[in-house]
Parts: sequence; structure tokens; C-alpha cells
Amino acid sequence: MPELPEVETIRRGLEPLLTGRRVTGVEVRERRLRRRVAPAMLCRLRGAAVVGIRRRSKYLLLDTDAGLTLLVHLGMSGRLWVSDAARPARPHEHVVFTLDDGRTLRFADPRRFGLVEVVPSGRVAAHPLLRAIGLEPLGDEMSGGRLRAATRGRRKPVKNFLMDTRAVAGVGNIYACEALHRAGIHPRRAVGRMGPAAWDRLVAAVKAVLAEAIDAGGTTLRDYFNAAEEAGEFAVALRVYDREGEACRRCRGRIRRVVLAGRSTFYCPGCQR
DNA sequence: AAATGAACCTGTTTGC
DNA sequence: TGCAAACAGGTTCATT
Repeated sequence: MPELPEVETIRRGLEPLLTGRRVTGVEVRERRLRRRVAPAMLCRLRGAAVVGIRRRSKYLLLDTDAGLTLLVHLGMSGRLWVSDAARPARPHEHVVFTLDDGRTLRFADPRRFGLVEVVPSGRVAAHPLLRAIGLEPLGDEMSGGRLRAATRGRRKPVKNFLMDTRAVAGVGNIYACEALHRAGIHPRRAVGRMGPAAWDRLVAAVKAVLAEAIDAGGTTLRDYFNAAEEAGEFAVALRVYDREGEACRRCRGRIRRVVLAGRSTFYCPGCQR
């Protein structure tokens, strides 16, 4: 489901709802997520107050004054939102935190590819799931020059490179396709064969599409909803993703779908070389 | 070393 | 209509 813009939208929505709130209860209904949930560890959050919420790649990090951080990943179908305690449970609502204001923070995930875990705050950066994550595309650390230097001599298709979280954080299938279309680069282009100008265009396109998607509150195709259970509006702005056979908005050619590394890949043969 | 495919899951859509 | 296959926003492991 969610890529960087969706996770960031949830983060921004949760921040005012959770900051300063104390956890009064923890309920684990399903332990079988991507990693087995340890209820005893989650229960250590009881009594802790949320002091801030960070995002790293597609992970949400909820820091508390107990020196513990709640790590949440939404996988493909996960949701994380705040609602009144009296609201009936959704299907697949696996973890529920009760708050001191009568509301609840709930995690639901039909496919169970997501995860919920408590980590000592000091060890978040060194956590096995976060340690090897690559450059954050928002902010200044990611540049065309840096990506080009990292890929010299490699033949990996550029789309697969963008989606490799060890290289670039937070870019998934939708935004990889969208950024490549904006940059006019074919998804199969070998990273080692891209010149400085192409890398600069690509980095600019990644940053732009992510920023615009965040402004629109993310892309809702089916499952994604923000912290207040509202849909995102970016689906109408997609230029290639899920538009096979439709007209390219730029050249009027037909959008094509191919499979790369097992994932549907949408591009315009006229605009992308 | 690097790239692909399979696996982990359930729900929805598509095609015969 | 009904059933089966294909497919879905992610990540990780095994296999070429």
C-alpha cells in the first residue's frame, strides 16, 4: 500500500493527535505479522507519553518519554489511525493502543506484511531493519552525482535501483514509475549507462513527485487512508501508474505495462528512452 | 556480484 | 453464474 508520501501523510496526521498523549492500554489480537509481535515488549509502553513521530523510509517511529520507540511498518495493506475507543473494530485490527484522551491508536493489516515493534530509542538507528536503508530522497543528501557515483559499472535497471531501499529510501512501485516518466527515462535503462544530466533529471523528478504526492495527501487506490481515515487525492495526478493502454498525457501515446523484477511497470514508450 | 523468482498473506478483480 | 487465476502500494531469502 503505502510508499513514502503515504507514510509521511500518516506521520503528519498522527503528530497533533498523539504528541503529549499517554498510552493507557495495549492490546495485541494477532501476533503473526511480518515479524512475530512480542506483547510483553509492546506493553512496556503503558504509562509512556508520545514525544514525537519520525519517519525513516516507510517506517514510522513513535518516540516516547519512556526511552522506548514504537516502530511501525504498514507493508502492503496496513493502516494506522486514531479513532474513538467506542468505535467498533475493523477486520484485521491486530494491535490497539488506548490513549489517555479516550481515543485509540489502531493498527490493521489484512495481509500481515507489516510490523509493530518496540525498540529502545537509543538503538533505533542501529536496528537491523533500519541500519541498511539508503538515502532519504527529501532533503539534501540525495543528489544525481551521488547516485551516479554509486552505480558506475552496474547494469541494474534504473527502476529496480530506485525501488531498492538499500539505495533510496521510501520509493515504491507507484512513485518509481511516475518519477521515471517525468524524467523521460526508460525503466529498463541500466544505471551504469546514465549520464550526469539524466541522473539530475531523475533526482529532481523523484523529489518533485514525492513532494506533490505529500501535498495531495498520498495516493489512494484501494487500501490507503491517513491517520484520520481519509483518502489521498494523488491518484488523479498519476501519469503512468495503473494506466496501461491509456493515452500519455504528454505525447498521447499508449502507456505500456511490462513486468520488471516481478512488479508491474508502467511507462510511455514515446516519452521514455 | 548481481539479478530474478519465490515466499510471506488476504482480498478483489479478471477471465474463461 | 461460478470458479479459478491473476493481481495488489513491500520486504527478504534462495537460486541462477
